[in-house]
Amino acid sequence: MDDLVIRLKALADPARLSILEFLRQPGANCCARDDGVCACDVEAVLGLSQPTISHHMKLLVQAGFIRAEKRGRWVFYELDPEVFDDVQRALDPFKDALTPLPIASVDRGNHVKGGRP
Amino acid sequence: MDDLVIRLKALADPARLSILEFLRQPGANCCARDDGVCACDVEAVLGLSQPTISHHMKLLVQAGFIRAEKRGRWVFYELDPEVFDDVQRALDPFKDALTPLPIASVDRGNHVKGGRP
DNA sequence: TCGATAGATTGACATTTACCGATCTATATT
DNA sequence: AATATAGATCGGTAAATGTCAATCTATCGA
Repeated sequence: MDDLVIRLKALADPARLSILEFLRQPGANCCARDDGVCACDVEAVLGLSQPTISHHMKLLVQAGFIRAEKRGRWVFYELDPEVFDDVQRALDPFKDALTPLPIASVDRGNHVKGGRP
Repeated sequence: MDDLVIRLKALADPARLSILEFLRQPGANCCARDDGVCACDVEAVLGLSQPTISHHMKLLVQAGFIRAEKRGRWVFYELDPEVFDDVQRALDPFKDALTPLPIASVDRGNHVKGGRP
């Protein structure tokens, strides 16, 4: 599957958006500290089971939104801003696209069946 | 569900991305004309059934990425650049977020069980 | 070395989603 | 009015997805 689709799918989930938001501002939560966020922190905040969190983290890592670093028994995560920028840029072309609907349309009869109104 | 999630879900599908791309540059395809793109055009390009196209168009309209205008028997579509910008802006906060992983970490014992490595 | 713990993996289940055929609705043409 | 067509809706199916309990793996501490 296309990289962009993988990334958009990774973003298109409430739990994963919450995870990213938490990784962005871990200080706003009780269990977070300034030396990184481990999976157990995410688990405590999200209120989902450990396997579910592990699953979500895996998708986010695969999509490239976060990096994982194992330290002893723990895995610490951090955002990777780069890929967010990639997704943003992928949407750029749609912003200046002008496919205006004209006031009146003319039938040029390109269709095999039926005519234009 | 959250608006952002609805929009990201709408984007996170190959068929719908193709539809948006086609709406952006309909001139690149044989059946498109400069006075708009109708659902039958999309159907011909995507190679999916009419109900499936109708389904995708509905999701894209609901998400706000495209506008639909009925003209006679046809429904014409055009991109709505606004919402793409909204999605882009939603990702902005993640780009300047710095959650650095320090070289060395210190155990401050916030966890009930276990110590930090 | 042994017990405890963080996280990954597996298997199962429920929900969602993409897709199609059949049908319905609205509109245009004759 | 009758026929044809564009698109929406309905019903069903197969695949993908989110979730959890149970288990496995690796690492730490005693």
